[in-house]
Amino acid sequence: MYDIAWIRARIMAHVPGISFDVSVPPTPDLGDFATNIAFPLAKEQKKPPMEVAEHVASALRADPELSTACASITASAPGFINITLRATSLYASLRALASASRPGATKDGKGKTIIVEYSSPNIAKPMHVGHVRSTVIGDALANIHDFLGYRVIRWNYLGDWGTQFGKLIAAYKRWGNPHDVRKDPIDALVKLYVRFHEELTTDASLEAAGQEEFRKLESGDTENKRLWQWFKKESLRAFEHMYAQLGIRFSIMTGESDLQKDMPALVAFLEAQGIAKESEGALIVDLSAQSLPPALIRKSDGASLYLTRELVGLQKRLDHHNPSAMFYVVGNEQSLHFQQLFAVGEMLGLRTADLMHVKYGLVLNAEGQKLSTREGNATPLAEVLAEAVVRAGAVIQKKNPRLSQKERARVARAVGIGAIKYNDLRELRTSDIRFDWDRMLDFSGSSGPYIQYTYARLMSIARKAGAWARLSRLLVRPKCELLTEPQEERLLRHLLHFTDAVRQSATSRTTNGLALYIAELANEANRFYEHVRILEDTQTQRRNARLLLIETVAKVLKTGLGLLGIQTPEQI
RNA sequence: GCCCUUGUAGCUCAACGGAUAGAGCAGCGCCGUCCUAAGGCGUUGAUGUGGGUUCAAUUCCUACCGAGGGCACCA
Repeated sequence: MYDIAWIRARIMAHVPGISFDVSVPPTPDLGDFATNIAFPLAKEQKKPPMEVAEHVASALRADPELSTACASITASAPGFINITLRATSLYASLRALASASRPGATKDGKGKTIIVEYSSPNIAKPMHVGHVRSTVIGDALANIHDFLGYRVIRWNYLGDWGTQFGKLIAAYKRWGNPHDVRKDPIDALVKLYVRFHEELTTDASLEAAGQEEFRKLESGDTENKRLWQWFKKESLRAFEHMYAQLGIRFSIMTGESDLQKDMPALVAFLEAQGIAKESEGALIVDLSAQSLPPALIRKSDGASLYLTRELVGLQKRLDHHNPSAMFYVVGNEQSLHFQQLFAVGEMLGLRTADLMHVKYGLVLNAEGQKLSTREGNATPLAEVLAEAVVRAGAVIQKKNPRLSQKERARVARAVGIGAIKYNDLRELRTSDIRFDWDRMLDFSGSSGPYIQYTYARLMSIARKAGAWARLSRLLVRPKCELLTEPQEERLLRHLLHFTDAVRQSATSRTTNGLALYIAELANEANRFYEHVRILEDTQTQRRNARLLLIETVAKVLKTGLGLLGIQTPEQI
């Protein structure tokens, strides 16, 4: 099978010393793809660029294997070489994808473990639309690496410790009652949390009260520990429900609280090594050499901090799992925290893995401001999911009334959730995004449902072709060489780039490239669908080849959406 | 003030330093005896500003202007 990666490797092996890159995706007028040559060499050789391009093109033509794969290799412009794949290689790659059980999967990451930390919600707060990003992006990145042969640990690191729980306990002791919490735990806890911050504006002593409750919790106070356990249990139940709806599972779910017992040792070590020192009553690590603000390790009242727990967590993960890389899929707002974490980690010799803050932009409200549970302007995630499913259900009812009620509910869930996931994954993760109902639940154009719909249409053809068509294919072999319509060629060319798109996503740890690739594939599939009739094609060899093509495209769409964590119903 | 992110079409977003800057939505004009019109075809329309590096800059550097976030006991 010829693919872009193969061609690239081949060219690189063939013209050593020339730096270049295979860059331009297929454009029908220019051949299948082009390479471009960087110019430093041209300068050294004092040759005009066009001449270098021609020189390289002729060197490539001299390679017999490349000549077999390519119909033409020509210098087309200063710095550019156009390469046109031979049609036979397109057909070869179609056959390879058609017969693969996991089309496009690789073993790139064989023997390597990576940890992806994502979602990581805070106990006692409901998940809101902002949490979609970490959860959905992290899940997709985990899927992608798994597909590329890595051993992937999906880690949900719950925010279940810290001063905020002291505040919550303080609030509960003042205004809470067991009845309300039992009735609607998350709602009751959030109300307490919000009230605490409201009252804080008039009663500054609450701050100290909250800190004191946390200090007590951390030093083992029975009453506080009981309350904390209760709040946590209730919150977890709500989270589980959310993850079930999103179809997301984790390998490991731990909380900050699990790291308590290992903290004193780390703190002692930091002090003994002279890495940490006292300052204003607190224990800090001075990072002025790295041009960073000091990192706080221990509060002046002796209680621990986020960073302390993260350091312990980091150390333990490296010890137990020996990953080659660790991705923290956490919002951009925590950039400083991770800079500090990595800097102190460096001092402790904890950089044995590639540690990466895979940051993403915030979800802002319609006015462009940060969402805040505390201020009550964050739309709860549950509400968004519910609305998405309702809207999807309405469209499906209109579109395909024959679907049974049960089936419709199932499809509506897949489509509604798919719309929300895709909407997020299509965007470059570093940009802030504005929360917009209509945009999030847009089912047309470049959207999750559009791709799901395309899949369903293709599968519908395959179904209608029926069992006898599969039998017929055994008797009359599909003849891929008959796929010569422009729409067929474009679809074939696009199909070829799937693995490349997945690899690109992994390398950049972004999802938008893959999301775009799948949308484009769906696009080409729809063009094909509109222009080429399949079922009434009387030429059996070609008809069977076309069936093979759409089944393969459908398979790649399903695989690709699967990597993004999106389901593909067979009928919509 | 410093740090992170960001500025591309009316709107929401793309574009390993490469060719004529791509999509979707909205607008305008088409396509229904036909495999699911959530579709297809056509069309209008854009790189915040000034320098610099480069054969080549939306991309890199720099200054300015604008937006969001963060910056010692929250996570």
